[in-house]
Amino acid sequence: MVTVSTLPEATRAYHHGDLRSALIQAGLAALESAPIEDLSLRALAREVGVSATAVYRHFPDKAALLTALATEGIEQLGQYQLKAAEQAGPERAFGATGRAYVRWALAHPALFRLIFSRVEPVGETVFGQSLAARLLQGAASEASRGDEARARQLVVQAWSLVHGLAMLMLDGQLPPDDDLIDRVIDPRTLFPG
Amino acid sequence: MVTVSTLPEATRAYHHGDLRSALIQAGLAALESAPIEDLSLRALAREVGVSATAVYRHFPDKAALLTALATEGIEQLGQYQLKAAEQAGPERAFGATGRAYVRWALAHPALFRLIFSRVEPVGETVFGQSLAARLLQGAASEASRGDEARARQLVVQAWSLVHGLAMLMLDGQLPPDDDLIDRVIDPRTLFPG
DNA sequence: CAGTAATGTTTATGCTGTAAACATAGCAGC
DNA sequence: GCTGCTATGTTTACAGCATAAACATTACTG
Repeated sequence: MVTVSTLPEATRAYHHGDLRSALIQAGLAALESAPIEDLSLRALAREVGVSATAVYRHFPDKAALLTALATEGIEQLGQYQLKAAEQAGPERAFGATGRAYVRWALAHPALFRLIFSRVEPVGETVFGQSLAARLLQGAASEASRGDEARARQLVVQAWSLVHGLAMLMLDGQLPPDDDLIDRVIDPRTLFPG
Repeated sequence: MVTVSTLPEATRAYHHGDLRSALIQAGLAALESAPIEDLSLRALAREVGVSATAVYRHFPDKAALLTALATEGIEQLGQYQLKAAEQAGPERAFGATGRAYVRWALAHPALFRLIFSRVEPVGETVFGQSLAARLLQGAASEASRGDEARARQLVVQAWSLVHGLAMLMLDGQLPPDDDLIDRVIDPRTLFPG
């Protein structure tokens, strides 16, 4: 999808070289330090050194760019969770991926929000296809040996729990406290059945 | 706060009569059928039949109007939860308030989002002072007889669970299914410790 | 009844997303 | 190697937005 060319670095000629991925990079960078509603196409274009409407050669509209950013973000979230799961070992993987979910959200607030602010029909979400989703499925199946119905319930319960915690912390409803994450996502006080 | 005067109905004179509460009513109405980002001050002013900038006589800026709407919304949520708790009886009140939280969110998506999209410092949120918050506190204390630390943990776990479920359903990540709400917020498979 | 404060309006500025018309450059086939 | 098509830029334009400043009207208070 993203074509990387040998970029003619010096002279900013008429053609940019790889505007599409430059815009995505600029977008991700912007979201690290500003909320999603402050992200404008024009500002991004300015950042990259291109006219405001050049964006439309690569994305049909703003929503499409945001979707691209979200897709990039969900990938990073999954990778972060995977690393956490591997470090924790198979026994503690479930809790570890959950805590990683919240920590990643706190580290990338705007991008996390963006991922989950696309209101698309169920089943067509960027999250649905992601590594993060597969990790969740896997851990829940593992935790509820054989009981398929229980596994399905666990997926939704665990996801709701971590997602809610992340959101409440992002929205200033709960202190974004590392210890609090550990206390909330505590396998000993959750999901006995 | 909201002053209701004897309104001179017929002649739309120079002064509106009660523009502040008219704007709030129009705002709440708008949020019933449109997402939060489609709500503009100008549209609201048009709706009420007043110039675009008249809004600024009653609210310093758009954020202030949104805060007023959120305050109204959180009140309605609390009332809805209270009714659900009373109907369920003291034994089942905890689960009932939780399910009511999610159902109210699904019934008023934009307003629910608004309530939790104000990024204010922890402790100054509109939710913190609300009936909804007191109901949650009370139910958690009830459920964990005497154990104050356990009660605090329960508050955050239960809140995260219902908030996450509501958000994931609103964002199209999970089907907004009534049965699913019952399965997720199931006291038998949650919080044993 | 006068004057002031409250609550409107008009006008203006600079931002936004995006449509349309035009310009340039790179590449494919002769 | 020239020709022309296509991809990728730019310029210009428009409507809508939040909001500031100056001005108008009304209501209330002394």
